[in-house]
Order: sequence, then structure tokens, then C-alpha cells
Amino acid sequence: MVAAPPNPLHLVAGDEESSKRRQILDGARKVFLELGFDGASMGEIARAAAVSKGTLYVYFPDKAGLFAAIVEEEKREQGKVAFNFDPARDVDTTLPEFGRAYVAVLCRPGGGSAIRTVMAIAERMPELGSRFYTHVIAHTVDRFAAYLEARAALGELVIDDYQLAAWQFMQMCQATLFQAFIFQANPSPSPERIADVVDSATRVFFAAYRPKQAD
Amino acid sequence: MVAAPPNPLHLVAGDEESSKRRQILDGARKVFLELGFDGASMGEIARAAAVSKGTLYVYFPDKAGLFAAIVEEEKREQGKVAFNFDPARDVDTTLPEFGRAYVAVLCRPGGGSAIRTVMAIAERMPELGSRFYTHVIAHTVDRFAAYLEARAALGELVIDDYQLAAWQFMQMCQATLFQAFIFQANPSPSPERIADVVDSATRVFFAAYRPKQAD
Amino acid sequence: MVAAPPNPLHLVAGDEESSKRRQILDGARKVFLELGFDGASMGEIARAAAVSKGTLYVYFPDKAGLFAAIVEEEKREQGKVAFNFDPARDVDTTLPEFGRAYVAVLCRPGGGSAIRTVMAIAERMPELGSRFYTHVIAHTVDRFAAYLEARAALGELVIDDYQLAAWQFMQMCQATLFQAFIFQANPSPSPERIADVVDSATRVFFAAYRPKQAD
Amino acid sequence: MVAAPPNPLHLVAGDEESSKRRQILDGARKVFLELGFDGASMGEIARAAAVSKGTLYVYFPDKAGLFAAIVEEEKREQGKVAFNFDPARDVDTTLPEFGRAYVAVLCRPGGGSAIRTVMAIAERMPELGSRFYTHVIAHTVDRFAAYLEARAALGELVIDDYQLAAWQFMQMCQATLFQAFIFQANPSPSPERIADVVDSATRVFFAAYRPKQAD
DNA sequence: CATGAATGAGCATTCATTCAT
DNA sequence: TATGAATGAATGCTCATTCAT
Repeated sequence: MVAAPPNPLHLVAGDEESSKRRQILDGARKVFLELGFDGASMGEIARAAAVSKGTLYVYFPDKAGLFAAIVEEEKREQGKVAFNFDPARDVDTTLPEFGRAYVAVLCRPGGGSAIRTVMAIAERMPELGSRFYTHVIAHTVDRFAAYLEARAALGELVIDDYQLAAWQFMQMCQATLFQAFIFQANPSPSPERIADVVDSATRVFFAAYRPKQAD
Repeated sequence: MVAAPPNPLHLVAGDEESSKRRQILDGARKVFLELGFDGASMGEIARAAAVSKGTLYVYFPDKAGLFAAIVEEEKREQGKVAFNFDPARDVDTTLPEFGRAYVAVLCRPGGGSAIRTVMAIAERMPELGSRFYTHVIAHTVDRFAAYLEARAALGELVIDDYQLAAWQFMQMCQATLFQAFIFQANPSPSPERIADVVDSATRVFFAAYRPKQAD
Repeated sequence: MVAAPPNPLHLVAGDEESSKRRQILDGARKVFLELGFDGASMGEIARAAAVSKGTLYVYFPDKAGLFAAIVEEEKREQGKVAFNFDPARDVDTTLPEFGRAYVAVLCRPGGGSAIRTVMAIAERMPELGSRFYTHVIAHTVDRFAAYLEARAALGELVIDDYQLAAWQFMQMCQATLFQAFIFQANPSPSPERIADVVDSATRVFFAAYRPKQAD
Repeated sequence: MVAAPPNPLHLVAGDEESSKRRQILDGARKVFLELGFDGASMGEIARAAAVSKGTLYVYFPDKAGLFAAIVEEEKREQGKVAFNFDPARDVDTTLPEFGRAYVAVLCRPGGGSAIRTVMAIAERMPELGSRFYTHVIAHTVDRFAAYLEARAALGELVIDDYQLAAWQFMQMCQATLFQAFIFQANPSPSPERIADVVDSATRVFFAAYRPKQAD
């Protein structure tokens, strides 16, 4: 269903990332994330990728296909961010560390763009939005929830709904930061500011979910 | 920044809302929120507003100007949403009620549109995004924080950072709901689902911020 | 189903042939008949019509729509060619006169173009080709056949299949002329040449369909 | 005008029909006749010929050159269609047989294509159209005219203009059939229908050109 | 010789904007 | 003031052609 990309003989098998394709993805990524799907033009993308407009269509079926490839890649990229959910580590270490890393990723300079861009188009490309959400966001929630469950099994936490608790922590970590960032009201927050917010989130979380006697 | 609207002599000064202007704003609102800034066309807007394309340019300097006016109005409109922050009401009543109303607004069917639309354009129109954020989101946080401070003064709560606490509650209320909704992964949540999430948020909030002996 | 053409107020009702629309049709006719549907470009048409490319789309929905309008008009135009089939006139007058007029129309300089152009596209736009055939060609055959029948009723002719006989005469009139003309092997034939061919066709026709004793 | 084909040393001189060239001609023929000159793309042709696009340009200078080669070949091919004009056969056998075969070729399903395709391009490539006409159509007329002359010499027919008479017969054989077919108004006619039309044409022809006493 | 990746000019079409009325 | 016809630049996309390998 997907057009086979050119597979020049001088490339060894499996080297599907011909430099042209890479070039295009990189250029397109920049332009799409900066201007959004509608705002980006294939001409601009070609210029940014330093290839001809025609070449774009050798590697991708159309604008939407190129966009989907970018989102797919972004999805893979973001899904790869490996938060440390080693169940052997205690919650006092894991939660603040995860919270900081998580918010840093969300609010990294020029990095909210992917989320914003996908969110923007989600109404017209629901499948794409939904899959991005599932792989990038829900996936992290799931892993975090699993960690919480593991620690609860050790008696460190008392939680009835792990999914919800995971979400609550992650949402609190963004408090004051992410929305201001994505609306361009504030720039990327400093690590110190992140630390403060995450620490507070952690305290609230423990207040609710740590057994009293352990306090 | 906004073009002076026509001010026909038969209208008293100050009656800037000529019915044509209203018509245009209403039509444009619908189209912009449905299709986004780039997706909307002046022709479609003219049709939706039942005026000629030319008339659009009598009242607004250009597409961006019309869009800005819509956002401005949306800002005013959403800022008006009157959550009940009467400082006389106790937290057990106010928090769940506010939380439910807040999430219902965020996730109302077809209603994430304004947030999504503004967010989408924020990279290219940062000023606009920033102002929307400030008036719509930050404004609600401020009023909620003021309420919390009022109740804290009565000894009902113990909070060091009211802004942050307000944010934390509001963020927790969205847990599992808003992001899934805006990415089109889930439809608008049911009132029951909202109630569950908000109740949980409330419990966590109280666990952290309600004085122990009051428990 | 057809987009309403602009109907400027300064034109009286019924004056649907705004000069711009006429201009476009004239320019498009020239370009389409010269280059064929695929060979013609909207840019060339716009230039030939001395309007902007955008204006083309104000009056016609797309290239195919403009082409169909041209063919429709050509159909009407060619259908209007009024051969004299007055049943009161005898066959010795009517047949040669009709034959000459018919071939002159078929082979008029620059005039085979419409037939050629429609024929060329008939494979991809069968409906259009079929309708052109019906209105332009079959229509004339029908009227001619009716004339023959009228004269046969007077005993001037003896024919079993009027349609076929009409076709036979018309086909013979084109002998050596039309195909050479349409393949650009010969230029438009001279009136003298046409007369010779038509006279011969008439003789053959009479030999077959005129009662012996009337010879 | 035609580019010299590659002439590899291992092929004896004169073996210009390298299999690649054959492949290309076959593929191109299919595509050109189906889609017309403008409708056909070199990419499609390459695919149909199972060669690379580059190879097309090894054997032919450009699209027009390849098209000309196809038409040239079609010309040769159609010129070869061997109607039986054995002067020893009498007209009662030869005419109906030839008429049927001729119309069957003209109207064979998917077979008007060559005629249509060449006719379509004749305005822009007059030389090509003219040559096709001469070789394919005029050639058959010539041979048929020669046959008529031979039979006239035997006293079987009395004809003053053999060319014209040949044309008249051939034109009558197409009556009601070919034009309807090429305009897509009717499908390929059945053999029975062809036989009826050809028989009638034969009768008319004999009525005009067979000596009276032989009737 | 044969390839197919790469090109850039050209295509049909859309749309924000202008302006005579 | 309000119109809507007209524009022309820009868009997404195709395709004949070239050329390094």
C-alpha cells in the first residue's frame, strides 16, 4: 500500500534510510513542526530539504503521506525516551526523577512542536492523532502505572486506580509549565522551576498514596 | 491593530457592533474553529456569514486580523464562564463542582476547538497565543487560587503556593480525559466519568492540603 | 448541478452571456479545437481569452466543465445548421444541394476540428461523445430519412430502410473528402470537387432507389 | 528522424529489432492507443514495456519520436491486412466479403483506437496523420479500385471513376456503424448487423455500377 | 547498454485580496 | 456601505527528460 521507496543498488540491503529520504524527513520535520500541516508548503519543504519538489514525490505519495511519516518517526522517537521505571528503585528516587525528565521532554525548546502540530491536525486526521496519543502519551502512562503497581505490591504505596494515579502525577508535574509553554506564554522552563513543580507534585502524590504509617 | 469599523451616522457613537460585523464574527468563528486558521478560507467565511467577500475587508484588515478578532472575542467569552468561587462556600462543595464544570467545558463536544485552534497557531502568532492563555486559562487559575487563599484563611486548607495548588487540582481533574479528547483518541467523556476523575482529584488534593486534624 | 455563473446586476436579466463568459468560451474553443483536451492548458486558454486563470474558474467548475460547455455549444451550433428538407421539394434538387452543404460543413476549414476533438476524447468521455454524435450527426440523418420517406410516399423513391439509405447517401458524399481532410492529408476540398463527388453519390443513390420506370 | 538504435557488436548488422526495442514498441503501442498521445505518460509506457524509463530514451529520441514509431508500425501492420482482392474472383463474392472484413477491422472492439489516436493528433502532427491516411486508408482504396478496374475489364462492371467508386462502397459499408462506434454512441456492431449493412451497400453499388443486362 | 534517482518546468486549481460600481 | 467579479501568486502534484553509475 505504501509506495516502495527507491532502493538504489549501491546501498546495501536494509539501508532503507537513503540519504535523500533522510534529508527530506529532516527538512520536512523542521517545516511541518514550525508551520503546521496546512502552513507548510511542499515547495518550502523541498527547499529546506535541499531537494527538488519532484524528489519529494519519489519518496512519499503526497503531502499527507510525508506528514504521516514525520509523525510516525516523531512517535517512534518520543516513544523511545527511556524513563527509568526499574521496579527495584524506590518511589522517592523514581518519581522526582521521572517527573523532571518527563516535563523536560514536554517543554524542551522547540519540542512542544510535535505535540502541538499533531494536536492541531487531530480534528482532520483523527487516526493520526489517536495513534500519536496512544504511542507517545498513553504508553508512558502505562509504564508508569505498572511501576506504581510494582511498588504498591511492596507496600510502599496504596492505590486503587493505578492508571488514574499515574495520570494525576504526570498532570501535576506539568502544572503552570506545559500549557504556558505550548501557548507561547512562557519560554521553556528552567530546570530549577521544573524541579520545584515536580517536587510539589511528588509531595501531593505521596500525601494521597503513601500509607500513613510510612510517613 | 483592529481596523476601525464603519460607523454610519445613523448609529450612535459607540455602537460598534453593527449587525454586519456581528454576522461576520459569528460566521468566521464557526469556520475558524472548525477548520483552523489555514484550513479556513475567506470565501467559506463569507458564505457562513452570509455577506460578500468584499464586506469582510470593510470590517477587518485581512484574514489574520479577522482571526485575531475571533480569538479576542473567544477570550472574552471564555473568560466570562462564571465558575462559582464564592469564598463563602466550603471546599467540599466548591472543588468537585468547579472541577466538573471545568472539565466539562474543556471537553465539551466540539468545544476543544478554540483551545486547539489557538494552540495550533501559537507558534506563528505567539502574541495571540500568549494573550489567549493569559485571559482564559491563567485567569481561571487566578480566581481559583484566590478562592483557595480565602478558604485557607479560614483554616480549611494549608497551602504554601496557591497558584501551584490551583494548577495541580485543575490538572488532576483533566487526568485521562483532556489529552485523549483533544487527540481524538477518546470522545467527549460522560458526566459520570468526569465525576469519578474529579472526585479522585479532590481526594488527592485534600490529602495534601487539608489539615490533618480536619480529616 | 452547474455552478451559477456570475450575474452582475448591471446586466439585464436573461443576458447570461456576460462578455467575460463569451470571451472565455471563444478563447477556450480556439485552444481546445486546436490542441485537443489534453493538449490544451488552462493557462493557454486564459491567455487566448485574455482573462486571468482565476476567472476561468469563476465561470466554469474545472477544465472538463469548460470543455463540456464548448462541446455543448458546438453541438447547438452544428445542430442549428438548417439543411433544407422541405418535403415539397423534389429529390433532384434536394439531394445534391443537401449533399454539398453537408460536406461543406464537415470539411470547412478549421471546422473538422470539433468532430476530431470530440472523437479524440470519446474513449475517455463516452457520454460527451455519444451526445455529440446524437445531436449533431444522428439528428441530421433522422431529418434526412424523414425527407426520404416523404418523397417515397409520393412514389419518387422506393426504399425499404430509410435510415440506412440516408446514411448511405451521406457517407457517399464524403467519399475521398472527409477522411483525407480530417487526417490532414488533403486541405479543405474545393466546391467543384465537392460537387463532383456529391453528384456521383446522387447518381448511385438514384440508381438504387429510384423506381425503374421513372428513370 | 528516428534515432539509430543501438547496434551491439554481437548482433549481425541489420538486426535492428533488438528485443528491448520490440518490448518498448509493444508496451508503448498499448498505452498510446489506449490513452492517446497526451494521455500516455512515459512512466506508464516504461512500466507496460517492463523497461526503465531511461531505456526508452536509448531507443527513441523523445515521446513524439516513440509515438511516431508506433504509428509507423501501425501503418505497416494495418497496411498488411490482406483483403482478398484476387482479380479472378467475381464481384458477388468479393464485395460482400471485403465489406464485412473491412468494417469488422474498423469497428473491432478496442480497435478504432489507432484511427482515433492518429486522427486526434493530426492537427498537431499533420505529417504523421497524412502518412497514416495514405498508407492505411488510401492504400486499401487503391487496391480495391484496382480490383474493380480488373473486373470492369471483364465487363462485369461499368465504372468511370474507380477510385471514387471504391470509396463509395467502402463508405456505404460503414453507414450507421463506424461513426456511432467511434463516438462511443454504440458498441462494436454484431457480425449480423455488419452483414446487413454491407449487403445493402453491395446492392446499391451493383444497382449503379453493374451493366443493366447482367441484372 | 541499462538503470532509476533526480530534476524542474509545467499542470489544474485555490484563495486572499482589490476595486469599480 | 456593500458588492462580487476579477486577479495573480501560490499550492500540491505530474511528467518528460537527463545523467551518474
